[in-house]
Amino acid sequence: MSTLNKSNTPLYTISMAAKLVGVSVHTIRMYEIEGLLIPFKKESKQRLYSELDVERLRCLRKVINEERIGIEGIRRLLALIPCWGIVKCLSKDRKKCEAYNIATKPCWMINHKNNYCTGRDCRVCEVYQSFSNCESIKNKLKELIA
Amino acid sequence: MSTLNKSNTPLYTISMAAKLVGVSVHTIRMYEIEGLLIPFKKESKQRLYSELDVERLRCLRKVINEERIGIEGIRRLLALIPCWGIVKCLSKDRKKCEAYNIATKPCWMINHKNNYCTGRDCRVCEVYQSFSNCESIKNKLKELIA
DNA sequence: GAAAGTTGATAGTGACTACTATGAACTTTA
DNA sequence: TAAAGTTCATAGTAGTCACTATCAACTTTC
Repeated sequence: MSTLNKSNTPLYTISMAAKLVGVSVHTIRMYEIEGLLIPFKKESKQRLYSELDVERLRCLRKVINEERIGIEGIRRLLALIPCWGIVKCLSKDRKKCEAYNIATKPCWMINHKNNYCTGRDCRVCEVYQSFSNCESIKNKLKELIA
Repeated sequence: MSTLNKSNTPLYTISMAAKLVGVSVHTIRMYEIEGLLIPFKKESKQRLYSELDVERLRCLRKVINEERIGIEGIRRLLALIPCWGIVKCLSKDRKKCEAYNIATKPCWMINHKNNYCTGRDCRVCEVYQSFSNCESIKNKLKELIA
């Protein structure tokens, strides 16, 4: 269950990841389109998944199927991760930042123009990593709010 | 749309509120059981609803039916409201506080024993009021996280 | 004291969600 | 270069979600 000893090195093809998690390939791609997951991509556009990604997929599956939160609900939860408090972007940039101003999509679903996040890889960003396991969003808030 | 000029005085019976919002009486009671709403209650146990409650009901209906977030998803979103940062309870009390430690229910669904919230009326608490209109949870986080 | 309204429970339903299956075109790898 | 694997799109489906309808018992209010 611990994510500490899980590697983030891209290892598995999508079909392998699907087998490990017990879902169809299409389902994994759907999660990606819905903004719940960012796979590593080779130059050939082939997706690769790490141990951490597999853990994340298991978490998503659990939350969607057992805990009965819909995909839209999960997206809204992810959208509440306070990215501005994590990456410490400039407060003057925030006013123009779409991710800061909407609450419907997580920041990594948004194209960042002319701000701190431009050109950064969301896959390895701490904001995205805040949801590597299942209980983590509120914990992040606890860190940030005294 | 503004909640500033909406009164929080209990005015409407449940059937009146249902008519105003356009749902059945049963639906309003369901939202209450699900923890999405706290109505005023007379000594006779009769529920009464304010303008603010009606606004909140409209918001719930919109979020559930148009934006397609399920009730469970909404509950999880409400559970992320950082109550500890709003009511400023003692940090030594937080460790034992169920509301602080779980992320599945909003704090007002939890029975508060031996802490800052014991005996306080959640209906008028600022934590509960953080979701009087539709865009407010993230705004609350923005206030609290620099 | 009767009408109107509320509570609480059960049964039933239309719509939608998350998912699988399938297939064609393309790319990588042995 | 052939086999294996991947991408992308469409069609179809089991299960469920949010809701309404209905009914009996109780309470409030005029």
